[in-house]
Amino acid sequence: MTPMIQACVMHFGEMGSRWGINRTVGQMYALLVLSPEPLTADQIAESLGFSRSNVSMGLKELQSWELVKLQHVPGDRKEYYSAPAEIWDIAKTLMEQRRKREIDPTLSALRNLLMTKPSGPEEKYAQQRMQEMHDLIEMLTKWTMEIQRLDAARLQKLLKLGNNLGKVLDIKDKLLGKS
Amino acid sequence: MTPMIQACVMHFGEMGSRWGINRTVGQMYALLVLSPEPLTADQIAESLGFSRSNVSMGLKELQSWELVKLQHVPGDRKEYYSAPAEIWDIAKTLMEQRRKREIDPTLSALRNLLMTKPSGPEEKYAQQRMQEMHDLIEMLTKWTMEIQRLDAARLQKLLKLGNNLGKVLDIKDKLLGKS
DNA sequence: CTGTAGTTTCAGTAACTTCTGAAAATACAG
DNA sequence: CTGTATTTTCAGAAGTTACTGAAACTACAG
Repeated sequence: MTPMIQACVMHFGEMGSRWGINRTVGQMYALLVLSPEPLTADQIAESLGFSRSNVSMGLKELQSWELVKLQHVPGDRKEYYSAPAEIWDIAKTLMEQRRKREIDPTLSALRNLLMTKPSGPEEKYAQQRMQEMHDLIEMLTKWTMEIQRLDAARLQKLLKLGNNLGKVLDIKDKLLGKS
Repeated sequence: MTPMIQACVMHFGEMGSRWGINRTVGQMYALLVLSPEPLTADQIAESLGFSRSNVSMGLKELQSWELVKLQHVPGDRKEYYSAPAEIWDIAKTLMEQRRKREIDPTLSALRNLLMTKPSGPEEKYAQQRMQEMHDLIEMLTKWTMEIQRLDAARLQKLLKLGNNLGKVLDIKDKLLGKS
């Protein structure tokens, strides 16, 4: 592993551990993303200096997030792993999985709590707050779902638009002004 | 603490721990958000059954995230803590702090790595991927910064717009079509 | 069916994080 | 300044998560 790749792998390991993601899983995934060729579990273990079993567990985790593809090379018994070719596809999968695991349960918990009748002014106030949280989370979620619908090509256009992003939102503002 | 509030507090404790946030800190903050009145550290410790020192550390953490306000009641030596009155303000602070702590360092790490000359085809490929990551993260960050600029009243309008969100994005699409 | 290359599982240990109680520090009333 | 109410710090205990090596399992070539 070259120093440049190493540096990137280490950074994403660190960052991963600030999220819920295990540091070593973060490193493994960065390695896969930066590698032009699929890698075997042994190659990953070797490159990163982890035990073979740790890599096996990490890959299982990544598979449960649907972030890696498993492929077999004909005439070779080993299993090869790779990340999607499009970074945008990776980001979409991450958003979707996080939504499933964190946002959806929270929204449904909030909805449940909002169904029950408040026992007094204390709960009434709490319910108001819960309602605000629910509505906000729901709205932000809808936004990200809309963004997720864009394919890589569309996104490319948005990227090039760059700083003119403000203009898009100004137009949106005008629309809102009317309503 | 009523059962409804308890349930919500517990849920956010769980959810917090899936993010990088300490479970007990998550619970403390949920309690503060749901409470109409500011609370003292002792009240929090009492309600949640944590040690006083644990609460002290948790509040320090929350202060470092700028998520709580500290206030003094005249004629009372105790310190009272409260969450912002607007949920949207809380969300904006969260977004901003996460950006500072996670996104900005990643962007600058990627920029650094993109400055260095690739040592071979392996690094050349890796740099392509890093460039894609960088551009994508930068774009998504810009979007969230634009959204953050909205004040609570503006957001209220967006909330009411609800499912018509699609229309806003359709208009954006037309704009993109021209470019 | 047997042997071998490869993968997964899992119990135990290492490493890390959280939480506590005791002590120190702070702040202020009298 | 003294005493008391309050908050903070911190060393270590308790709890949790990550990692490993050994063993079990799987798949397949011969």
